[in-house]
Amino acid sequence: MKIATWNVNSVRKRAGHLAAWLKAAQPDVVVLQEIKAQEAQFPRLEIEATGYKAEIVGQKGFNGVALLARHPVEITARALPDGDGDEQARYIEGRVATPAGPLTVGGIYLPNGNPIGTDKFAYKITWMDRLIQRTRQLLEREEMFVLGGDYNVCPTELDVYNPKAFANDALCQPQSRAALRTLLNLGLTDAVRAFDLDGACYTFWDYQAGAWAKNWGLRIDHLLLSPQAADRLSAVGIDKTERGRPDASDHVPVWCELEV
DNA sequence: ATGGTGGCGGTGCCA
Repeated sequence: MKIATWNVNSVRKRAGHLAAWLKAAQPDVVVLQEIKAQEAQFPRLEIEATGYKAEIVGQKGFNGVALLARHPVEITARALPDGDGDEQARYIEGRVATPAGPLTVGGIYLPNGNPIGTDKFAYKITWMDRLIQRTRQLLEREEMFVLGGDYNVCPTELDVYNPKAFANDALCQPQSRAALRTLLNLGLTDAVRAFDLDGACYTFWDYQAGAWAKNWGLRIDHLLLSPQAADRLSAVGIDKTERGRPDASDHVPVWCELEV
C-alpha cells in the first residue's frame, strides 16, 4: 500500500499536475490539502479518469481537503471531534481494507497560526489538541493508521533552512513543536525520519524570493504512522521534482509504502 | 528593499 499526502494549493489550478502525478506515482490512497474548492468545484472527471475515487471536504476559497483512493473507502470522519462551530475544512478520514487488516488514513490541513500572539495561533493549538484527541481514539483500536498532511509545524531546527529567520514564526514555536511531540509521543512514527535521521528533507519552498532555486525549504508535510503501520513501513519518498515544474504547488508529495 | 509570489474572487485575505 502506497499512501501519499500533497498540499496542491488549489486543485483546480493543479488538476493537470495531479492527474499526471497519480498516473506516474500510482499511490493507493492520497490525501490532498488546500484544494481551495467546494465539492461541486472539484475537477472530478479529470481526476477520477485516472482511476481514483475522490472524497471531498470542501470550502469556498480557502482550505479544503480530499481523500483519493483506487480501492473502496469508508469515510469515517469529515472533521475532528469537539469542533464547536468550527466551519473550516481541514480534516478527512477514511478506512480501506488490506490483506493485513483495515487501514485508516487521515488527511490533515493543520492551521498555519501566523502571526503568533493572535487568535489564529490559539486556533492552531486548539486544533492540535483536537487532533491529539482523535489520535488517542484511533490508537485504542490497535490497527494500522496513517495521518498524513500539511502539519504546518517544523518538528526541529533541522527542518528549517534558516532557523533564526523563523524564530518568531508559528511553524517553529516551542508551543507548536511541543504539541507535535505530544502527538508523536503517543506512539506515532514520523515516516520520513524513520528512513533519514539527519537530512534536510524539505517538502515546501515558498513562491517568494526564489526560495526553490536557493533551496530555502521547510519540512512541514508529514506522514505519522501508528505502531501497527510502522511495523510494515518499507519505503518513503519526497517527490521533489514536482516543485520544479511550471505552475507548481509550493508543496511536493510525500509518500510511504506499507508491506501488507 | 516596509518588498517579494501565488490563489481566490472580484476586495483584501490568506499563506
